[in-house]
Formats: sequence, structure tokens, C-alpha cells
Amino acid sequence: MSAVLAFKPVPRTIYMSKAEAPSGARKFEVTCSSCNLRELCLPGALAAEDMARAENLVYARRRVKRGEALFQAGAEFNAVYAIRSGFFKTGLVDGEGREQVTGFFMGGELIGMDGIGTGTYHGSAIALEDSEVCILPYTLIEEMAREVPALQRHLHAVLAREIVRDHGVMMLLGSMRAEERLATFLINLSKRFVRRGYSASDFHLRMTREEIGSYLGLKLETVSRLFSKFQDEELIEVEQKHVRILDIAGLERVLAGK
Amino acid sequence: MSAVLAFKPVPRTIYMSKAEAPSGARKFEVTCSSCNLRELCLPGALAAEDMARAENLVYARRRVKRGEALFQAGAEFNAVYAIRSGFFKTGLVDGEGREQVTGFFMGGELIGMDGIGTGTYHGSAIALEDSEVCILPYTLIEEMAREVPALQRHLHAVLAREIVRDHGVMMLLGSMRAEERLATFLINLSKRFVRRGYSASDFHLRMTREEIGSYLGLKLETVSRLFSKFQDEELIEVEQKHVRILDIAGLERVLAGK
DNA sequence: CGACCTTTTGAACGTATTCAACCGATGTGG
DNA sequence: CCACATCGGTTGAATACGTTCAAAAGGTCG
Repeated sequence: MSAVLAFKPVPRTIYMSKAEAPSGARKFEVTCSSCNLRELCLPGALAAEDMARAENLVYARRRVKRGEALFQAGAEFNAVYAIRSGFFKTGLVDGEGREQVTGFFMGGELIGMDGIGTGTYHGSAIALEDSEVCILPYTLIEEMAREVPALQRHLHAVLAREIVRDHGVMMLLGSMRAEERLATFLINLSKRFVRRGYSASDFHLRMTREEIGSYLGLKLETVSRLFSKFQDEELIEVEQKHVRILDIAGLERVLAGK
Repeated sequence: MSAVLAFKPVPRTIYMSKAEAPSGARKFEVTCSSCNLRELCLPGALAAEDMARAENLVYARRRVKRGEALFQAGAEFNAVYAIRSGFFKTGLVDGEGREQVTGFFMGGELIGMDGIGTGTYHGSAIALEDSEVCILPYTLIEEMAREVPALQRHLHAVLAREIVRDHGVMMLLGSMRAEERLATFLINLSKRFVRRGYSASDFHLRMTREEIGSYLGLKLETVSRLFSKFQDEELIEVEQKHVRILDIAGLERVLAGK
């Protein structure tokens, strides 16, 4: 359908991990314990001793330029990725060509878990800005999860958290009206930015109206109209991709059905 | 909102596992290796020697009567359940009282994984007919996953499969029209019944139109109308909860946008 | 600077919802 | 065991919400 979402396989240069992370440099660069996203990430929430071992999970890093795929649906699965910086969307295309954005992901969040079990990624992940990810090879994760119970537990928690997140999206898509969906989306983004030390009320949308629409089960025109409406109601200020939330309580009131 | 979906906490008798499975009897009764759902279940797909160990995963069984909750949202998490017989719906209620059915589950399928990580179940599971489940205590799963790599891998696969399933539902809710949703639903049910040795074309719906509607993001009247429409088009025959698929290819054509 | 992509807004339209009435099935208590 | 109440399902008519089609303006990038 639309090439805009770009979830379909396209020929592109694959950034080899080796290129970014020469074996010599790696050990010094890759230190989860000093990463400021440590609290949010997979190796996070581990005791100091475990953390030291968990650092070996990160095989290397990889840079992904805006518009590029970190992985494509159907590609061979062998690693999960932790976002170190940047912003991604994940999504899939079905047999009839329908596209669906399944999520937006930022620093400290893990993507690629949909590949576990089948050996191929089920969906695609595309960078919405120049990004960098830590590569966590699945065989390493498996191994270490056996040896470090805290990591095992944490891994399960991360997988379960994704399931819970998905159920939230189902609620959004299945039971909310358009306004409620967009309000939920903005509140959710705001919360996630805050946890990362950014402003709760003032941020830059990395995705297009079409991508927001796909995620929320709406058309891009509807998303645009709703932004204008929220602006008229003085809940937010929008100028292109820049959003400023003026009245969080007001947005929450939208959720409560006015 | 509606008491119909019954996802809200209600006082009810909890069936104690001990009552169903006196410690003496248990060992003889609970044998995954002879269970006919073994292929689909968690201990499934393990080599004979691993299977013997994995059987210890099943702490006990529990019967759940139609209409009863296997677990409620917010209840303390300590086990995952494998459905041995019967039929369940899972769902949740948000802060505003919106209800969303997140899935329907049948023999051999696992539910309750949304409780991993947080210590409490995120959603509820309610039996749509008298059912029996195997109780897999999470601490046991953790332990054995460390010792039996095949089980570890299988567990991850089950969790990932749930994520993939959820993404499919997002696609359904976000990108499909009402007819396409119902056709997808029927085709999916049909496939799952076949794998369990039931007819692909002739089955009994355990859920109400309202529950189907909630799952598909539609109102019950719309679901009812669509059933009638499909019947008029000679794709199916419906009489109350009994469905007979007359033209699977026709249903698949509905998905393809006619 | 020019081509293309993204966003906005209007007007007409269509799909699914809402409200309402009715029927049949199911289950309970007298 | 039947009567009656309740629940689940169907269908019609009016309505509403979000979509579609269209045009134009504003950004962005090579």
C-alpha cells in the first residue's frame, strides 16, 4: 500500500556490528553499569556482581540511520536489541498488504523479542531517527539466564511486560474512541519521556501522523484533526512535530469520557 | 458497565488445588506424557527424558466451573495455567470501566503469563464452560527452565508466541473492517479446533456475541448482523452458538477485501 | 531552488453504533 | 413441572463518528 511506512523488505546496506565495534574497543565502550539507561534495560535491576556478568550480554553495538530497518519481518532471528539512543517503530504487514504499527520504542526499551521461538522476526523495526542499539545475542541470553537467576527473572518480566503492553493497546483499539486513543497516546509518551529525564510536557514527535494513525487504528486526517481539536481546547499546543502539553489533567479527562 | 463480561472482582469460592489433587493421587493422575494435548502444551515437544522431569511442573489440577474466574486481575500471581479441558476468555477492565476481551483459549493453551514480573495478574481469566487446568507454579518453571534448556527455550517460545498473537490482534483491530475481523476470527477458531481433532467446519461457540464483539472491537449488534450477512452469502450457517462453515475459501476472500 | 513529503482543512459519504422492539432460549422458584 | 423472569440474539431505523476524496499550504531534503 503505502511505501511511507516502509515495513516491506527493501534492499539496504546492513551495518555489520563488527564495523562499529572493533573487538579491541568493545570491552571499554560497552559498560551497562555506566549506562544511564541501566535502570530500564535488560541488564538493569541486577545486583553489582550480577551486573558485571550481564555486561557480557552485549555483544556489540550497531548504528541505524533514520529510515533504516534494524530488522525486517521474516529475517533470521538471532538477537534482541536494547535501544541505547534514538527512536524506533515496530510493525508488520499481513498477507493482504495491510500495515500495522505495533509500537514506538525509545532508549532503554527492548525490541526483537517477537523472533524468539520461531527463528525469524515476526515484524520489522525501523529507526525514526538516527539510533544506536546494543546487540544481545539470544544464545547468550539463554545461557546467562540459566546461570544468573536474577537475569532469568528479569528476562521473563520483560517478555511479560510486552504482553501487558500489547493488552493495553488492544484495550485502546478495541474500546476507545478516537479522542481517547490520542489522549492515551500522548499521556503514555509523556510518561516515558519523563522517566528518561526529558520534559513531560514538551517533546518532539519522531513519527508522522500516518504512523500515529496506524498505531491508533485511525487515518492520518483524523489524527491531524484531533491535534487541532486538542489545540482549540487548549489541552496542547502543536506545531508540526513539536508538541507541548498544556493541560495533562484535561487530557486525562478526555479518557474519562469527558 | 456490564456485569455480563464479569471481569470485575466478585466474591467467589476458590477451588483449592489440594482438594482436587490429594497428594497421594496426584502422581498417578498428572502425566503429561500421556496427555493428548502434550504436543501443544508447555512440557510438550520435549525429548522423553526431559518430559519425565517436566511432568513435575504440574503441581496439581484445578476445576473451574462455567462463569467462574480462574484468576482475577490484581490477584497474587504464582502460577501459570495450562488448559486441560474447557474454554476460557481473558480480559481486563481499565480505570474508566472499559472492558476488553483480550483472548479466547482452549485445551493445550497457556494463560496467566501476564502475571510474570509484577507479582499480580494483569487481567482476568474466566471459564466459558466447565474446565480443568494444570497448575504450573512459576517458581517451579523458573527452576526447571534453568536445568532443562529445552524447556527454557520452549517457555520463551510460548511467551513470544503470545506476543506475536497479540500483534495479530492489533492488526485485526487497527487495520481491518468489521467483516474482515469476524472472518479472521472464524478462520482462526476453525484452525485451532482442527489441531485438537475437532471439526474444522462445525463447532460450538462458547462465547456470547457481546464477548466476540468486545474481542473484535465491535458492538454485539454488529456481530449479530455480520453472522446473518455471512449466512445470507452462504459462507456459514449459524443457529445460536452453533456455527457451520460452508465456504472457507469464501471467508478467506472476505479478508482479501472481497 | 525545486521536487516531494507531510500536514491541514473542508465537504460528502459510509460504516458501525445507538436506541428500540421483539423473540427465543434458559434457568429458577413456586 | 410449569410460569415467569432473565439473558442472549436478531432486526430495523436514525444517528454519529471517522473515512474518503480533494485541494492547498507548509516543511524538508537533495
